[in-house]
Amino acid sequence: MQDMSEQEFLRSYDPGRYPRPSVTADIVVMTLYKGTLAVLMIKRGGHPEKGKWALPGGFLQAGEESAEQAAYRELREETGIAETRLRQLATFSDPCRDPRTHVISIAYTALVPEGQMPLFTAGDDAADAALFRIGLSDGILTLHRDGQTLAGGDLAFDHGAIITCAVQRLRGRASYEPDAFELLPDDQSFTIFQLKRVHEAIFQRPLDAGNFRKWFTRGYVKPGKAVATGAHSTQAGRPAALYKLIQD
Amino acid sequence: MQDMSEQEFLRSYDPGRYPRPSVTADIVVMTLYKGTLAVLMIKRGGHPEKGKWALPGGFLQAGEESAEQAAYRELREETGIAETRLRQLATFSDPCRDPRTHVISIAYTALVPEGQMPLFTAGDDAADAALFRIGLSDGILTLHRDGQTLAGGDLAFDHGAIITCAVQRLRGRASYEPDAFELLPDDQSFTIFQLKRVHEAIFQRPLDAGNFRKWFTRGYVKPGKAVATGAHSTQAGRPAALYKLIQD
DNA sequence: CAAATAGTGTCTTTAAGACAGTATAAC
DNA sequence: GTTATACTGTCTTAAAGACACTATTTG
Repeated sequence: MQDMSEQEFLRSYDPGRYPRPSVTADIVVMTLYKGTLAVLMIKRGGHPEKGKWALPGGFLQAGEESAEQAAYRELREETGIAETRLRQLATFSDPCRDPRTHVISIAYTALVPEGQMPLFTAGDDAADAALFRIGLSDGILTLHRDGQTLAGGDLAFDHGAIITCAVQRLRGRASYEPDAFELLPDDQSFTIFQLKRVHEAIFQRPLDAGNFRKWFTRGYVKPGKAVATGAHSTQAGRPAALYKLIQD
Repeated sequence: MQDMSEQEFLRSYDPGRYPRPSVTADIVVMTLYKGTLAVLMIKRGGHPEKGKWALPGGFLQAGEESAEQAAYRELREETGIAETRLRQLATFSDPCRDPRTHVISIAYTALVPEGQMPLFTAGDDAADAALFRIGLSDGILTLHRDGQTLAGGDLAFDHGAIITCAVQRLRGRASYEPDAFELLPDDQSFTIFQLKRVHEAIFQRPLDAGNFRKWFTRGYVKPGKAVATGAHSTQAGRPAALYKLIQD
């Protein structure tokens, strides 16, 4: 054994010697829906947790892809979303979180621009897909759609905890990273107040218009991360200057 | 198939239908060594990557334990460290990161108080264990011990990237979370300048004594997160007030 | 005494929040 | 006109950094 070369070792290596867990990539897809932060959930059509709402995601193809690649693939297959940026959130590995066997979930977040969420049903594992508005205060997560409110038992696996984690991360990042711009309908043409509404949805509290303008000007316009296009919006009220985000 | 109950489904579920990756928990154990931030590495005694330096860690026992439990277990088995707090860092899942098979690493960080790192060799997989001082600027990681400097090829797997990630996270957190206190020799009896030296090691730059004192007083003493014990240190120079951290 | 560490205070800049007030559009 | 949104400015407070200065110990 000790005298083997690395090549000999690898030829004789048996990856099945130890029991291995299954690994999934799950994605918390968030968008703005009617002015509030919402998450995409898929109603499970098969066992386990049949009939409960779950995050999009699926099993990683071992040896073929990374968890991030699996997340992109599952997102495309289950929701049609292809043009988005995934960020790794955290990994959930409690051996009892899935009743089938030990299933580890590597969770990602995705932000979809307001109004650009494709809401068709797809995938043989998905009977239904829907956006649920997110409420999170004092660590208590609530999900609702129309009159319906999801209780703890309506959510599959530990996906409620994953969503909570994702919203907290988004709130933490939005103050100092340009994540919120990904929720704008168009980050190449937006007004300061559109951006303010996005931040209000993320933090679930009203922001002062003048102070928000200062924050945006200081942090984005002055350092050249965003510039006024010269065009103006035409809506109710005085026309607003349109800005575009500069891609790095 | 469609008419099965969940119990029937679970009885018939075969977890071996799809290939699964192996999963390890690896731990970036950091401490202060001679005034600089250092990381605990173990020289691999067996294939693969034999002779290279690797992070402590090992395979998760599927179905038996979470990744965090595996990290605690491996840390205790390989280094004897039992009393520490692990924080999940990130998951590394490139299918080629390990030459054996697809091995996913769920990485954790641990902070060990200065002078309390047990440095005996242990474990049948570990031929040697050592502390390497960390240098990280402009995203370039350097590890050195005495005269020795580790080059990229001396590190096993992608453990260099994991360490880089851990140091960046520690630097990001140290300004607003009490992580640095875990590196003090004793968080129940320390001087402000001991804490300053810890922060200087983390950020690898000198800090202003007066300003640091203000930062500590504002952020910890005033809100009651740390209190003066009344005792004073006796060393070279004027005796310094000793503080203790209030455990939440 | 020098050297070393401990501790205070001052000045400036920057950021954020509360809030008043003016500007320009649709109706 | 009202309503709605756009935009500017003022005041206060807090935090951070540069830096000068004083205090108390050892040797």
